[in-house]
Amino acid sequence: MLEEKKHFFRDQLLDWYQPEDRPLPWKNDKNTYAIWVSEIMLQQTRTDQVRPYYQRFFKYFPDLQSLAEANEDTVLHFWQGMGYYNRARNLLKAAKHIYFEFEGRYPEDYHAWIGIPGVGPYTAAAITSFSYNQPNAVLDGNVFRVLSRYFGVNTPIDSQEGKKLFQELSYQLLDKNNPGLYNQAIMDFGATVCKARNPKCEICPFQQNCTAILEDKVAFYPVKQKRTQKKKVKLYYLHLTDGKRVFIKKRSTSGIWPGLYEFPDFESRAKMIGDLQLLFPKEKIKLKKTADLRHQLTHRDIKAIIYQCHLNTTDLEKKKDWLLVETENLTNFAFHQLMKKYFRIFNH
DNA sequence: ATCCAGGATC
DNA sequence: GATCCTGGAT
Repeated sequence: MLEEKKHFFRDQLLDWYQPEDRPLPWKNDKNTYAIWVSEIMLQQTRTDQVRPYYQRFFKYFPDLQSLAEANEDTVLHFWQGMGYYNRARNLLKAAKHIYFEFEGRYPEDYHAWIGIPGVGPYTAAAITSFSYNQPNAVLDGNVFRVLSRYFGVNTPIDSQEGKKLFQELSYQLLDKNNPGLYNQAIMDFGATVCKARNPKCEICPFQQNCTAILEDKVAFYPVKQKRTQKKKVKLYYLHLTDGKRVFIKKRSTSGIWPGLYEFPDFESRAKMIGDLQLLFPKEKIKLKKTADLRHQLTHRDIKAIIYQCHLNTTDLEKKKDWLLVETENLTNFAFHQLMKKYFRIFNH
C-alpha cells in the first residue's frame, strides 16, 4: 500500500511537471558554474529576489575565472541587500580554491562538493543532480513540506530523526533515471502548488492521495519543534557629513553583516558624543536625530537610531578605520538593507 | 506590528 | 544548538 503510494507520487509528479511553466534564468545555464552560483543564491532566498541579483552577477562574473580573480569587496557589492553575506564570501573562497588549487576542475561527486565552503547537503545534491545527473535527492523546505503533507509525516523536520526519515523517503522516491528532472519537479511543485501559505489544493494532482488533504490538516504540516526568539538590540549610527562627504566604515568579518559597509555605530548616544568630542571641539558638535528604524534579523530585533552631525570641511579628519567618502561615490560600497533603508528615506 | 520561510556553519 | 538576513503574508 505504501509502496503503491510512493510510486503513484513519483509518476504523478513527473506527469505534472512542465519545466517551461516556470522559466527561471538559471534553468537555461546548464554549466556547473551557473548551477553552483544560482544554488548558493537560492539558499534561504526566494527566486523572485534572486532573479535580478543572478543576472547582474552572472554578467559581471560569467565564469569561474572571472570570479576567482575578483576581490571580496567587489563580490559583496553584487551581493548587497540579498542577505546572508557569508554565502558570498564562501563562494569567492571556493572559486579561488577550485580555480587555483584544483586547476579549474569541479568536485566530481556529492561528498567532494560537501567539502566546498558554503556547500551543504542540499546544495551538493542539487549541483550533482542538475549538472551531472547523479542520483542524489534534494531535501529543502519545499521537499519537507510536500512529503510531510502527502505522506502525513508528523515527525518534526528540524529533529535529527526527522532529517533522517525524510532523507530516506526522498531518496526512495527519487527517479534514479532522471534525478535532476525529478528534483526540479518536486521543488517547483512545492513552490507553486504545495505552498507554505495558501496552497493550491483545489488544482493539486494529489487530491485523492494526499494524507493532509484527506485529513483536512494541510496547514498542520510540516511539523517543527523549535523557533528562535529575538533579542532586542539598540544601535546608534552616526551620519557625520560636511554636506559633500560622509564617514563610513567596514564591518568586521564576524558577526552580522560581515564585510559590509555602514556609518560608524555606537552602543549609546553618550558613547557617540564621547567619541566625537575626542575629535572635534565640543561647541561644534550638534546632533540631529534623522531616523529611527526597526530592522529584524533571525534572532535580533534591531532598533537603529541615526544621528546626523554637520561639521565644516576643515574639521573633518581621518579617524582609525573610518573612511571619508564623497556622497556621490557611496554607490561603490556594499551596504546592508538597514543602511539602504536609511538612504531611501534620507534622499527624499 | 508580528510572524514566518528558507540551508550552512561551527 | 546558536548564529547568520530579508521580504512577504497577515
